[in-house]
This record gives sequence, structure tokens and C-alpha cells, in this order.
Amino acid sequence: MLRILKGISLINVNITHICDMLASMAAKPKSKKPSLRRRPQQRRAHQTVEAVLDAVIRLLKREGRAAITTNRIAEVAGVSIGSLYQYFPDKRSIFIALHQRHIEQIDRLVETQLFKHAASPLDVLMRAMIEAMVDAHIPDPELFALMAAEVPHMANGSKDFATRLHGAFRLAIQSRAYELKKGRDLDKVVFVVTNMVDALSHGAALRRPAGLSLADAKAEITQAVLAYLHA
Amino acid sequence: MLRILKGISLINVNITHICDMLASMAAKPKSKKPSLRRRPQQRRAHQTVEAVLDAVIRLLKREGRAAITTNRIAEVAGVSIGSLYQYFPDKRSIFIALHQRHIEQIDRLVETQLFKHAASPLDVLMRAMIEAMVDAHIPDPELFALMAAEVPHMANGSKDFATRLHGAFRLAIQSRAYELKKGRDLDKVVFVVTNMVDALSHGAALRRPAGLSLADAKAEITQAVLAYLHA
DNA sequence: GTTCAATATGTGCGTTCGCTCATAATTAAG
DNA sequence: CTTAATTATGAGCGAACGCACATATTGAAC
Repeated sequence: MLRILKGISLINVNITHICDMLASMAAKPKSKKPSLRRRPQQRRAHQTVEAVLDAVIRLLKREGRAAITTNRIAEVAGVSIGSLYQYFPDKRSIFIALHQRHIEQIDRLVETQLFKHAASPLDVLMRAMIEAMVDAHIPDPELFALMAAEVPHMANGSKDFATRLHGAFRLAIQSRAYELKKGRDLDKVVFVVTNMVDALSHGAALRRPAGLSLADAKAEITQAVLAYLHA
Repeated sequence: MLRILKGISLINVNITHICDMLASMAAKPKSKKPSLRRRPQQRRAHQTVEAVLDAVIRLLKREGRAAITTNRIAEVAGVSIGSLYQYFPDKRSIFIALHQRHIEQIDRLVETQLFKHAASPLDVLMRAMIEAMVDAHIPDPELFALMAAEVPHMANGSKDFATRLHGAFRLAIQSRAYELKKGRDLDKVVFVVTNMVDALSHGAALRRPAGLSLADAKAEITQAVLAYLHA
């Protein structure tokens, strides 16, 4: 998870200046943007980084998007603004780090289901993946919108999230293609299923009507996906 | 100098009403001062307002979110910053107006289909609504994300967009409930269908894979929705 | 023509915000 | 202990931005 600034075995040159120089000089060809400026080595440093990321989420929920300023983040995190900038080169990198954290969480979840149900039929796997996805979006439903807005076009180092999710579902469906009716276009199917699950997961967490329980929502989403797959 | 931007406004928004709304909204704690914001009465005033709204879209597509500042909006619109603030009390109100414009466009589209297919079976109506929705999101796919980020919690005067879309689909499905199997929960069905159509419309416009034509995407979305409805 | 309201202009003010830097405190290692 | 690396601090700077205001221009009605 931690991106390392490679090649800084130099003695004690100001790392800040090196990063700034690299950023300004090679902004075009070097798309490799580390999310961290200084690599935390001690326990308290890790705590600082985590505190900052958590503070963003807390601020977002408590005071809304407009309140998310670097000074306020540091304040809510209980660290000084200077400490914040020891580890994050700029404000955007904070969102990128948060984004990566989220991506890796979802990624782990999906892969766990793929592995656990490696021998299960399509229906069982789909049900499991949908349940996992919905659960994953329950704690912080607004987080997705925040990151989609602040991390423009997934310009960070990691691979585009939608593409990865796409790949996971492609894998899941492709290996069970024999369960589908002959002649169905895999590209279309994967496109529709991925968008369905992603959108309905967010919808279930964020816009679920009052009278609809979470379990019922999951079941209904599953029904919809399976109905399409078996059409 | 006044430049006339010949953007074809998709809809015939009543700017007057928007401005009235904005004015009354600004006066939450009983403003002692009359509204400073002007209500456009002449043709050039309407052109100014439209030019501003169009400029936001053009800026978003050409230079991204970060470039959208009030001064830059005025510049791209070919209007002075002073003129901009003659009609919009603050920056956020620009996004609200844009949001309103978009909502009314979609609203009109959906209602048109509801009316046109008042006597059609569910399948025909659904197909028409899906095609209309996809078409509506083709011109400016990134606009949705922008407004979702800038217009927090749909705090404007009009009714929440998702709720209205929800209502339209409820109407469409409810009146044709006899086509559905007995015992299906209308709330669940409407929830799933609305989210499906909305998300897949955006997906088709924004994330459609290279090898998938628009027509094919529409057809596949329709198939998915109908498969679920007839499950 | 005259007159006044409506509209247009853009300089610049006040504020906010991202971020730097000099310095101090803490920890690790010898 | 000493010493050096790591981490923490926060006042404040420069830039950008939202927006007001004083002024100029245009349009409509007579």
C-alpha cells in the first residue's frame, strides 16, 4: 500500500526539495505520483497518516465537502498542518491515498469471494459478490462521491477502479459461460452486470427507501442480476 | 462587448422563476435588504444567463473541475464578472441553475414518453424510456458528476431529482402491474428499475466499452430491465 | 430628441486556503 | 550518556478566488 520514494538513500538532503523538483521538472513524462512524501518509519508516523485519512472521512460526514481544507483536516486529525505535509505532498494526494485504501478494500473483498466460491455455480457466486459489495458501501456511502469528484479520472498510480471491478466480474462470468445461453455477447453481459452491481450497491447504501431492509435490497438486487444472466 | 453565444438551449427554462427562487432562498433570515439580484427582462439579459451556464459546461469539458472559477466562467462566457453577478447571487447558485436545467430536461423527456406510450404495454414503454434516458446523457456525460458534487444534498428549491425519477417509474410500472407476476413488491421493483436505468444510462454514455455500439448498449439495458420485470 | 430603468464593465478588496520553513521535540542507535 | 535521524509544530506567506461597487453603456418609452 505504501508507495516508496525510491532512490533516496542519499544522506540527508532535504527530501522536500527533491520531490518538488521532480514534480515540477518531470511533471509531463513522469506520471508516477507517490501519494506519500516522507515514508513513515516509526509507529507514531503511521498513526499520523491514518489519523489524517480518518479525519477526512469524519469531516466529510460531519461538516460536508466544503469544510475539507488542509488546515481543518490537520485540526480534526489532531496533528499540526506541518505534520500533515510531512507525508502528503499536496492536498490531492490525500484523496488519492484515501481512494487507494478504498479500492484495495473492495478488491480484497471481491477476490475473497472469487476464491471462496471458486467451485460454486454462477448464482451462488453472484449472490455472494453482491452481498459483499453492498456491505462494503454501508459504512461510508458518501465517500464514493467525494473521491469520484476529487480524484479526477482516476489519475492516480493505481489502475482504474472500474476497470478492475470489470475484470473481476469478467473472470467470474467467463469461467461459467457454459451456464449462460449460447450466443450471448460476453462484453455486453459483463458491462451490464458490472454497472448493475456497482450502481445498485451504492443505491442500496445511499438511497434505499425507508421501508426496504438491507437484506431485502440485497435479495432484490441478486434477483435482478440473475434474471438478466439467465434471460 | 456583448457576444451572443449561439448554444441551442435544450430546453426552454424559465429563467425568471429560477431567479425568483434564488432570490427568495438567499433571504433565509428575513433579509432587510431587497434582493440585489436582477431579474432578466430583456433579451440580452437572457442571453447573458444562458452564456454563463453554457460556459460552465464548456469549461468543465475543456479544462476540468479545477478551472471552474467565477472569473473564468465569465471570461469563457464572453461576459464580465460584474454581469455574471447581476444574475447569480453567488457561485453555488450557478450550479443550482444548471442542475435545474438538467432536471427539467430529463423530466420533460420522461413525461413525453409516459404520454406517448400511455396505451402501450410495459415492454414498449420501458424500451422507449431507456432509449430516451441514454440519449439524454450522451451530450454531456460528465455533467452529472459535477452537479452531484457541487449541489450538496439537492438543497435547491425543486424536488429531489432521484425522487422525481422514482415517481415517474413508479407511475409507469404501477399502472401496468397486471403484467407483472402476482406478489411482487412494487417498492422493491421500482427501486431496482430506477437505479438500473439511471446508472446504466450514465454507464452507457460514460463508460461504454469500445466495441459496444450505442444501439447495442440500449438494447442490452432494455433486455436486462425486462428480464428483471418478467422474472 | 429626453429620460430612466435595465444591463454591462472590470478594478480591486477582503478573505481563504494551500503550503513553506525555521525550529523544537522525540526516538533510535551507539 | 551523546548524536543523529525522524517526527512534530504553527505562524505566516503568496496566490487565488469570490464578489462588491462605482461607473459606463444600451434599450425602451415617450
